[in-house]
Amino acid sequence: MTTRKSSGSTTATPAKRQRATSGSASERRDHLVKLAAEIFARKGFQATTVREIATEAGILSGSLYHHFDSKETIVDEVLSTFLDDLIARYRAALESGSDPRTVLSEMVRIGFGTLEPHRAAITVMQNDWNYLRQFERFNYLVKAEDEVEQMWVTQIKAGQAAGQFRTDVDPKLTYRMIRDTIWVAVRWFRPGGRLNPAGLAEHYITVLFDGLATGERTSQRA
Amino acid sequence: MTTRKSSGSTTATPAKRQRATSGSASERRDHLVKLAAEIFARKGFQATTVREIATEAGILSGSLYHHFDSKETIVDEVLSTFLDDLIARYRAALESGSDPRTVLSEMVRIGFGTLEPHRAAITVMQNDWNYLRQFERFNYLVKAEDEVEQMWVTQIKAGQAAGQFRTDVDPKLTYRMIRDTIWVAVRWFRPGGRLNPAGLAEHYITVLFDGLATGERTSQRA
DNA sequence: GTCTATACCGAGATAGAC
DNA sequence: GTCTATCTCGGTATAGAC
Repeated sequence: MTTRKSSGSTTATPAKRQRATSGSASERRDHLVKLAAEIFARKGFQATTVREIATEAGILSGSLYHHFDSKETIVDEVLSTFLDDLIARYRAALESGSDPRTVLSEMVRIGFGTLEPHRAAITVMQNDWNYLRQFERFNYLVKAEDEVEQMWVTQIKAGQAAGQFRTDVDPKLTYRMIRDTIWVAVRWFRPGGRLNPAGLAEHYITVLFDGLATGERTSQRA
Repeated sequence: MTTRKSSGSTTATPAKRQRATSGSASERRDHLVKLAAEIFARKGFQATTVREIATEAGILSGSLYHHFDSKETIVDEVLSTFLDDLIARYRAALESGSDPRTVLSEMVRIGFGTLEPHRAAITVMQNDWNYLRQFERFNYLVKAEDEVEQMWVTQIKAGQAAGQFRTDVDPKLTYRMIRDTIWVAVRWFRPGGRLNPAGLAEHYITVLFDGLATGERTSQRA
């Protein structure tokens, strides 16, 4: 049994513990996780059977349990891999020390930028979050969410204090709307489509900061 | 067997056929649908068992099948009830003959306005759409989605033609982002919270049309 | 590391009495 | 309109041979 179990850690998400144990065994495991992620994204976590995952991997369902001790463990790895990467990127953006508007733009770009490499994980998170959060082992999802929220809200407030952003909007509410707009895009975003992630990001940044209306501001309430 | 089956119709969604057949039998059925909707929203469609629905209704699972011929039929009724109402409201807004910006604002208000009365249905649609769309019987979901998209995109294009909206944004993409922002709000929206649906709508309309930035436009690309 | 075989359970649904 | 009883299926997971 090569199975790695979920456990606490000092970072925001618990997974990828023992990831240092590389080699071909680890690559095999990673391959299975990626494969499963695609099926989870396509059919939903609960509708995906371990038999299905095994079949697509060219083995039988019993053999999957040599690598993972449960279906939950697989999806756990899918989600935590994504969150680890996302949070690391956000931290880097925050450490640039740029002004709030610049940092916020960069965070928007980071978000849309994950659509391609983490499409499956984001889809699973969007569709199955509500179900998975019921289980203790996925408590870290909420923790990671809180940490990310703090990063965004802090920047929005800083931008308001610096006079870059209008002060008649609610920081937390604004963050939620930005967040939702980015991640939900995974539902219709298709790699190779009319717009790439970078194009989506610039489009959204334009509307977010300057608005859809032409000409003068209709309500400069600030 | 009082069960009503799904069938085609001239409107966008098929359900609520025979809804005229009112009386206490129909009320009982409606009550069961509303009850089921809440559980679907809380636990997800697949994770909800017919036993659970029956228990919360104070009956046994076998008795449920006197009212519905399958679990799918129940969720079908949940979703089509919502879509029928939504599309009817949109149509009314379009028929007002107002300018695009006014109509679009009204459509945003309509969207947020459904959060409270249709919270459960919207939650189910957000979380289980991907799963349900696999089945033929839910093809009408996609049809309804297309009809709604047409309504929005037409208004956005009209606004651009009239000079109300900037022309350097993509109408379809802009629609998707607006749509996503509205519906995903059910994930965190709680009736009785800090902001009511009307407040959310006005907040969003402000940012959507005028942007988050203060002062002059940074990029008036149009 | 994969296979065969199977245990075990809980799901949706049905039949017929009341 | 509800209950009792039960069928059937397909899911996750396990044990041990190879």
